[in-house]
Amino acid sequence: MELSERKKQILQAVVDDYIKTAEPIGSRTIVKRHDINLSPATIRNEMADLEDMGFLEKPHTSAGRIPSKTGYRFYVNSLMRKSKLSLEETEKLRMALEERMGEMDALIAEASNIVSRLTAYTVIAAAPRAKNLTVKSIKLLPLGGNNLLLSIINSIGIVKNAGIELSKVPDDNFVYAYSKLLSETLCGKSPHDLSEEQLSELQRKASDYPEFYKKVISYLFEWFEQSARGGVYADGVVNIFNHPEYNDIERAKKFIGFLDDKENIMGLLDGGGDKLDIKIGDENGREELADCSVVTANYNVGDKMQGSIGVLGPMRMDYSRVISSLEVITDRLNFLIYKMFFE
Amino acid sequence: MELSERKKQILQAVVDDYIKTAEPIGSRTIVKRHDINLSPATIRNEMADLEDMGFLEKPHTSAGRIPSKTGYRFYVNSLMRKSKLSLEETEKLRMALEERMGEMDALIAEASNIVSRLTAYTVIAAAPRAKNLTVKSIKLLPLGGNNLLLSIINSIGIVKNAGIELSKVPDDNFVYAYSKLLSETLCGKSPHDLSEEQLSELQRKASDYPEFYKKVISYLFEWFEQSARGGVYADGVVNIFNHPEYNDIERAKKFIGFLDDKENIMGLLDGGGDKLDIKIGDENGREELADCSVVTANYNVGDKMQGSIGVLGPMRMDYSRVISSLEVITDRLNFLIYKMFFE
DNA sequence: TTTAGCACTCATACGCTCCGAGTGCTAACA
DNA sequence: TGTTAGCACTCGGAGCGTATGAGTGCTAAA
Repeated sequence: MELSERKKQILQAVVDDYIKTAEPIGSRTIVKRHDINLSPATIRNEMADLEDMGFLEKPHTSAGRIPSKTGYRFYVNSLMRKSKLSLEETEKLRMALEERMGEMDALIAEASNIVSRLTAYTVIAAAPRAKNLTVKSIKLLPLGGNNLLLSIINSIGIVKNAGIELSKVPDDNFVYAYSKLLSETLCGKSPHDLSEEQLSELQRKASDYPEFYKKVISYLFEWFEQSARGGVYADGVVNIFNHPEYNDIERAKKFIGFLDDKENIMGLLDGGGDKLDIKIGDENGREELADCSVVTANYNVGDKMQGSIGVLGPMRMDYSRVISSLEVITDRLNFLIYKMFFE
Repeated sequence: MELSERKKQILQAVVDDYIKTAEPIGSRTIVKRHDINLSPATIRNEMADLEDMGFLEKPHTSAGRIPSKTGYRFYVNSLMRKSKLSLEETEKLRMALEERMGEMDALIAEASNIVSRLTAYTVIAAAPRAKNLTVKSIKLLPLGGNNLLLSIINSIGIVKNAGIELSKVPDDNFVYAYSKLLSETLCGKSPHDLSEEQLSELQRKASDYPEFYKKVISYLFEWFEQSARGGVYADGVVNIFNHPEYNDIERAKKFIGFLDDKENIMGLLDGGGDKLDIKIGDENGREELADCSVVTANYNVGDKMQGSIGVLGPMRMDYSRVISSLEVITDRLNFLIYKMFFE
């Protein structure tokens, strides 16, 4: 599927204009706005081709064209000119961020806020959370009475001691033995790495004490979940109203409703690979966000933890500006967090 | 301003119905829905009186009546029947909350979530923050090179050590002397309690080292601000769309925009006195929320810290249900947090 | 004091027409 | 063969007048 130079030029014109105006682009508009030495009729022919090829679509017969999902994708992959933030903007960003040094939460909240003001879209972010968290040490201690102490240390050194109350506590020898078993099975692994067999082995060994098994294991899983996930932020939610496609209450409602659930935000941010990730339209896999695009980027704390920040906006978002904003901010976050931790 | 029994009855009917339907209530509707042995015409006369007295108003000539701000206020103060959550509801609430024990953030997030589902309004909450935080100890230590260590302990025992880098560090003797001065001036007080004179005295004494003065003092203030304010939560933001008065994009935008700024949320929650507080309409003092009501309640952690939770909804909110939900949840939070800290 | 009756008001929904931007197609042109 | 002008056609949206119905205030009778 090769596009002629001229077709590329026209596609680019349509996407650029549509990003700015949110109105379908007609053939005459293109001739007027970009200096192309062709008549509207020719543009029309080319646009009809582009439509056949799947890059453009018509909202209805007598309107102009708008980019299709494939169109945006092609634009992002091959056509887009990278924009750079102005010197003044980067300088401001640096200073604002620097002021929040020292407190991780505040730093990330500020970063979200900066990006949301810079791009005028909604920003979501997740505080650094452990990558590949494993158990370093796990111990069970009978505390006397109906109580047990479960003590876990994870690979980044966070210690958790939890008192567990049971209606019937196994005898001390069993507890010690089971503690050893847990330690052997789990050390160096995350609870989620356990195989079916290992789990049922653990259950079998404790078959005389089902309540004991249930509480210990569920606590273990729960705490790993918990400590693996940091806070979640959203900023500039109101920005969604600046885009005419969201003047529709129903859509706005879906959007806000989605963001109301922190799990959803986490899910969106979790997706991406190691660096910048662009999901156009339904590529994000959420029915509620089918006409949104999501650009996410990650930043790191050492090599053990990773945080994410992402921009959420209409499909016709200004990808180029969003991308460069995210690049600058994650650079800066990497730098500042490194300083915070290792200096 | 005494209301006859009959007027009270009619006012109550209007408020009750309007809370449910969000439609102006006409005289016939009242006769139909509440068994009152009067004709619509009589009701009309009474309603005209109530309007003259300021309890009701008309959106336009040929519509029914809706309660005015004063009408709601009277309703809340004298007419409202307290509702109770069902046994089943309280039981569920207890269980859900119990599961989040152990982590303050999760506990409060869960509480917000519960209330927002219970009432179908937007809920805002603030994690416990110190009441009347003061300085217990403050010390300055020269670290050699261009560095100083500022060490503060506040009245609830949180310690903060901050390295301060200066382009020119005063000599050690000065630092020790100034450290003593700071300690004498500040101990037992919050930085905000300092009088103008005390501040300028501090500044005068350090007049040879303006950078030193500025950094130390601003750090001190900043940290006190920071440690005095916990996280802020919002849940059920999407609920605002369930109320027909917010089918207007402009209003929804104002509402969401307001919630986008955590300072705003904090401000709303800060207002109330010691227990339950009801602000109807513009009583909350925010132009953006002039047609909203806010009900806030506080919960305590010992006697040193206080958190708040509040419900934000249209003026015609179901006050009775909101109040009882908040009562139950703050009771429960008080209990659980006490357990968390002191058991 | 209460009620029935009646004229009046006004927001809303509906149907109608008009307008303009944009298209596709055809035929002429370079 | 690629480009352009011309033209008929489509369709969404704005503007407008009318009908509808819920609700009111007033008056006069019960």
